[in-house]
Amino acid sequence: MKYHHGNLRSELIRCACTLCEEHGHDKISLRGIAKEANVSQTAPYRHFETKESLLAAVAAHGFVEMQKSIDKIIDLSKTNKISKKTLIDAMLAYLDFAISNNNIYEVMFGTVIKDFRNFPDLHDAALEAYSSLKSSIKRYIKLKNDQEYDEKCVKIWAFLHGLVGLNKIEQKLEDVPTTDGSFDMPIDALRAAKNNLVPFMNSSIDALIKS
Amino acid sequence: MKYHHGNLRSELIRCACTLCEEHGHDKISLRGIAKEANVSQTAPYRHFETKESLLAAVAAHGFVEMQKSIDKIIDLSKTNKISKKTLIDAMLAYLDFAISNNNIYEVMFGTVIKDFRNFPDLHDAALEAYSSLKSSIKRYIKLKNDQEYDEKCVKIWAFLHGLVGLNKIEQKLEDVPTTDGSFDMPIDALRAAKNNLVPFMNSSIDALIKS
DNA sequence: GAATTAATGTTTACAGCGTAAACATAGTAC
DNA sequence: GTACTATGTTTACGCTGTAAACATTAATTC
Repeated sequence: MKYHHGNLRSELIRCACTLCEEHGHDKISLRGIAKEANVSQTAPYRHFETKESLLAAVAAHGFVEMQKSIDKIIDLSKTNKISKKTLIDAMLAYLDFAISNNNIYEVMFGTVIKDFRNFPDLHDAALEAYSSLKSSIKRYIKLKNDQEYDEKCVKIWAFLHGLVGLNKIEQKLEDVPTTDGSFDMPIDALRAAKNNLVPFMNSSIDALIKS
Repeated sequence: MKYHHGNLRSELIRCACTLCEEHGHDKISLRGIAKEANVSQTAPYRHFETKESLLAAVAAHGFVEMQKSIDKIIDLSKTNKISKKTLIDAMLAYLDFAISNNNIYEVMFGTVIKDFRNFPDLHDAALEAYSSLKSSIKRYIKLKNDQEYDEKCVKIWAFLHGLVGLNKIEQKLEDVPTTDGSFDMPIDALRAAKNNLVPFMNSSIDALIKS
C-alpha cells in the first residue's frame, strides 16, 4: 500500500456519492467516507475544507450527471426543433434522475449546502443544468422573448421539482390504512399520477407552457 | 425553581420550533433545546424517544399552523363556492407560510422524518392539510369525480411545493454576477416570477386545473 | 544529484452530539 | 403513610467534525 493515494480527491467524491446515495447525507460521516477510501479519518481535510465542501462536490457531480441524462434525450450541440414527445421525455429524464438518485438530489436541492457562492464548480454545474432545461423549451416552442422563456422554464422546473418532493412524501405516508380501512387520499392520487405519468406530464407541461 | 416543570412537553416543542426556525433543524441539538427550556440535557427523553420524534412534533405543529393560515382564507366549515381570487389567495397563503417558516417547512417535507407512520399526530396533521387544499379546489370548480379532483390537487400541490423549493435555490445562487457581468438567468427568472406573483399564479393554477 | 520545500498522508486530541443507565424528587392511589 | 408512577438530574459512552502536530513522499531549486 502506497503512502500517497494518488487520486484521493476524486476517490473521496466517488465514495461519498456511493455512501450518500445508499444511506442519505445525514447518515454518513467524513470518517466513514475516509474508511471507505482506505485512508485515515482526517485525510479528506487535505482535499476538502469541511464536510460541507465534500458534499458540495457530490452535488456538483449530481448536476453534471443530471444534465448528461437530459442531454441523452436532447442533443445540446444541436439547435433544431424537438417534438413534444422529446420534450416530455426530457422532463421524464429529470424525474427519473431525481428519483433514482434520491439522496444525491436531496444534497443538490436541500439545505445541506447553504450558499453555492462558496463552491464555484457547484454553482456552474447548477446553472448549466438550468440552461439545459431552458434550451430544450426553446427548441420545442417559439416564444416572444427570452423573459417569456424564463417564465415558462420556472413554471416547468417548479412543477418537476414539486413532483419529486411529492414522491418523497408519498413514501413517508405509504401504506397507512385510514380509520375506515381505505388508504390515504394523497397516496392514491400520487400513485394514480405515477401510474399514468406520461399523459399526466403531457397535459401539465403543455398547460404550463401555454399559460 | 420547581423540580417538575409542569408543562415541559409543549414547552420543548415551542423551544424547538423557535430554535429550528432560527437556525435550521440540522444546526440545533437536543441539548440546546433543553437548555433553552431551562432543563437538564436529558430531560427531553421523558417526553420524546428521540430527537427525530421531537422534530416530528415540530413538523406536526407546522402542518396545523399551515392549515390554519389557509383556513383563514377559506373557511373550512363552509361549503359554498369560492372565487378564483380566493383560491389564488389560499395558494399564496401556502407559499407565504412555506417561505416565512422556511426551516420548519423543511422539517415537514424534508428527509428529517423518514416515516410518518411512526408519528400518528404528524400523519394526521399532514393528511388534514392535504384535505384542506383539496376541498378548496372542490369549492372553486365542479369536476367529474373525486379522482379528477385528486389529479388537479396533486398538480397544484406539486407546483406550489416546487415554487417553494425554487425559492430556496434562488437564495443559494443569489447575487453572483456571471462572467459577462450580468446576473444568473434562473435568478432573474425567479425574481420576475416573485415580483409578479399574483398574475404568475393566476395563469399557472388555472392552466393546471384545466389541463 | 543533493538539499529544500510543498503536497499529502497519519496520529493524537478535543469539544459537542444523541442517548442509555442510574439515581432523585414530586405527585397520585390506596 | 406507604407504595407507585411520572418526571426530573447526573453521569457516562461511543461517535462526530475538525484542529494541531508529525511523517512521508513528490516537486523544485541549486
